[in-house]
Amino acid sequence: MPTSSAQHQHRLPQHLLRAREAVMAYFRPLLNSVGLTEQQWRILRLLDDRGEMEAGVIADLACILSPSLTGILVRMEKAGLIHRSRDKVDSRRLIVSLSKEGRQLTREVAPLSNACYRQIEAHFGEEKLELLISLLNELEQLPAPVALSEDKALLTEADR
Amino acid sequence: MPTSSAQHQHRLPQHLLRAREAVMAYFRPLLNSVGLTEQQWRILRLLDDRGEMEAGVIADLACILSPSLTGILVRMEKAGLIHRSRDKVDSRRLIVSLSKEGRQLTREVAPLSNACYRQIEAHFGEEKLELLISLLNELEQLPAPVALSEDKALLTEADR
DNA sequence: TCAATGTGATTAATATCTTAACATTCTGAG
DNA sequence: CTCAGAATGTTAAGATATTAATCACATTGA
Repeated sequence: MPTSSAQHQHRLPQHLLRAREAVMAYFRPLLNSVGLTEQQWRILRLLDDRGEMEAGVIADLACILSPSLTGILVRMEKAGLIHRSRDKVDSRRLIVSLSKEGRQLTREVAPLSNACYRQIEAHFGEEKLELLISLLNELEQLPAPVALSEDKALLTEADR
Repeated sequence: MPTSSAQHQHRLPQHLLRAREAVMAYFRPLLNSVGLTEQQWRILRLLDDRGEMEAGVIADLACILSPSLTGILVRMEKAGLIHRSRDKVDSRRLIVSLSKEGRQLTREVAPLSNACYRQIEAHFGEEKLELLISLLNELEQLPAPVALSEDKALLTEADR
């Protein structure tokens, strides 16, 4: 019989995943109804908020790895939501900007998205939500982990 | 210029995503080193903790949609980690159980996984982590959202 | 008993994730 | 100037996510 006390703590990634599922359930119907994926919506908001930007920056801010981003941006351009162009100075860099249609769609959907958020806020409580977000913010700042092979002496007796 | 105060709050899904990324960075190297995916590891732990169970239960607990689960379980069986069989009484149900090799691997990896968790705990603080997890737990309990079409009057002036 | 309905899993099609390998383009030391 | 190494995207290949449709079996009710 496993040591259930130790097991309990082990669910941080799971909890983050499940919490995100619960939240996304509020947004998904809206995004589906306008034919956007989660990732596309994240990118649209970024571009509307901050203006045109490089692909690499989008990848960082939207938490999308570049191999995924490549395809996503191609499809978004094909759908008429964005424009893609190369930086004149450094042609490695890909500049992404919102198209007129993309901007219009974003501004149509944003208030509906906000309304979804308000529902969550109403259920969960405004203060608690702020507390949660600030904790998440801190968690995001975790230092990069030490390489596994470099330190195998991390095992505690309690872990065994 | 967008109303940045409203925008800020809108990042709950983003924060959950980024926080999860930060955390998974600690576990990924370990899982890669033993050739397991995140999903496979979640399933192994479930089975080791609770014993054999139906596919549907796994889907719920591990946050994996059944179409994905079908393939994952096939691959895990092919890898010799689990056994799949049909319920004698109700042959619609798929019973999944840990194989000897699967159990052994799970118990080899678990302490290493625990060690990763301790690192996170050490950086973030034990109390804060517990607080965070309890908040996440609550968030997971959010009621299912009201259907979009049924109530379009959710829009607040502030959202526009 | 049988048709209607419901449930659990799978298939299909498309999108995204993940790791590794490449291709280009820049940059800087020599 | 130039060539090795770094930075930025892209391809490739396999695994998972997502939605819709379907299959097989169960259950219910007339």
